[in-house]
Amino acid sequence: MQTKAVEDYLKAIYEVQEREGRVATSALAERLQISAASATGMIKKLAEMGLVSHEPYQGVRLTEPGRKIALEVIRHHRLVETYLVEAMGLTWDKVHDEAEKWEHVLSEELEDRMDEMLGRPTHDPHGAPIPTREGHIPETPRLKLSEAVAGETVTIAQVADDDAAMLRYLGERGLYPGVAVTVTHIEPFEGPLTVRREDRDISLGRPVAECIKVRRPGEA
Amino acid sequence: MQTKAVEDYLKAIYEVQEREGRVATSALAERLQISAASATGMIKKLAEMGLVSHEPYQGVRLTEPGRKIALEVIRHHRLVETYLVEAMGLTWDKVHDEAEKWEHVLSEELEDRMDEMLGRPTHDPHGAPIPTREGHIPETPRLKLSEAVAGETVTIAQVADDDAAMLRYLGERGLYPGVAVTVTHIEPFEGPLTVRREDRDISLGRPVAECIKVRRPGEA
DNA sequence: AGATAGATTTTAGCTAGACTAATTTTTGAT
DNA sequence: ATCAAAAATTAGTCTAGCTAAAATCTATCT
Repeated sequence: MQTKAVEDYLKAIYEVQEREGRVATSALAERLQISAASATGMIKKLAEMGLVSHEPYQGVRLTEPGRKIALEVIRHHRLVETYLVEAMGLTWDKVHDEAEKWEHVLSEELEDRMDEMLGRPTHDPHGAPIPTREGHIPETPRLKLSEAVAGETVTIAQVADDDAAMLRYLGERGLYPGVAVTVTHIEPFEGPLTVRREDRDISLGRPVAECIKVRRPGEA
Repeated sequence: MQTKAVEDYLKAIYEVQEREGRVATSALAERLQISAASATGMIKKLAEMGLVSHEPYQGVRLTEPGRKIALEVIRHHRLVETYLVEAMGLTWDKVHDEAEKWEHVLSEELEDRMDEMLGRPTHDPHGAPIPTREGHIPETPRLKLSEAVAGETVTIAQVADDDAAMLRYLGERGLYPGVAVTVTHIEPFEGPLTVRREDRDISLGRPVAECIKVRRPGEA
């Protein structure tokens, strides 16, 4: 059986793997807000099911079947987010929590119907790529806004979808995927940075800038 | 906590109560496809939570809070069914299974958005009334098609939503809520009956006729 | 190499929700 | 009124999750 819990774990493992390369038990537990013991227990079961490989004390990796399932759940999540914004008119700060629940109950048929109604979108409202049904997801070069250098102009590609307050904050300032900004100043030592968008300067704290992925001119 | 299981039990209790008046433990177990012992166990918990009252050996009844929750779940179910048909173009035989899953994950906000998009519908695609948010549901006189007498003309009010094959069967013959039919013949002894719709005679087995609720001329 | 901090795993025990088998209560038929 | 059948309950078990606390391993620093 493929329970909600299994799906949540695989999704979380995929996301941690993307972000940090290695997936430590503790990182997974932190991510899922559960104890490390629970994580270890489930990791064992996932390994028995052949969905992850696990070297004790060395962390965990998705197998190909596990990756397939993770990407399917992520596809559901991002399609639902897109649907809620495009077809139902919700604001982008509210759709993550809904999608967390819907992703587990979406049939393949309805998934396809949504996809079709939306015109086979490639990205969700936060700029995250939507995996194909076959489990393909584009590899595109991205850097964090906080890694940009002063003076360069970059285009916002993606923002974190799970912090509603931050999404409202960004929305109020017109910082959406597709918007170009020029980095006018960066404070050293984890300090804030300033970007210019259409003649207005906007100061952003470092943690916010960490949540924004951008692309350089000419990049896909 | 209000789990999926609790919601499913309350909904089932409500539906059995509607159909049969008394809710026997065995009827509930049958309805939910679980053992009678499991039903007894959960009934105890529901009673502790104050959602049902339980006289051992006498069956179970929803309390007012329990009824409120049951009607909320049913409202979700029927709104989702309506949404899937009206807004997403699914056929009426496919929506029950989806709604069984969605009813448990629908937020109040999204419920209201759906309701609004659909123009505050009062009935779902199968003709079942949609409870209001306050837990109100209309009391309307209905009889089973199998209880009609030969010669009378009745209007189809509602059909069972949980048998996909039967819904396709009825759909193919144009038997939807709102359609008027004349009962031309009824076989005794649980036999089939014949209805006439727009100059065509349609023969229906007794079990099918049991699943169709009709209203007499002049009734709401 | 040894010490030790931090990560990981193990152990023990809890809860929800299901099950079977055995028992008790109610009902219905003679 | 009795007694068998049906219905409901109790008792005990199972699995999937979880937590907290204890034990163990790894890696790093001197």
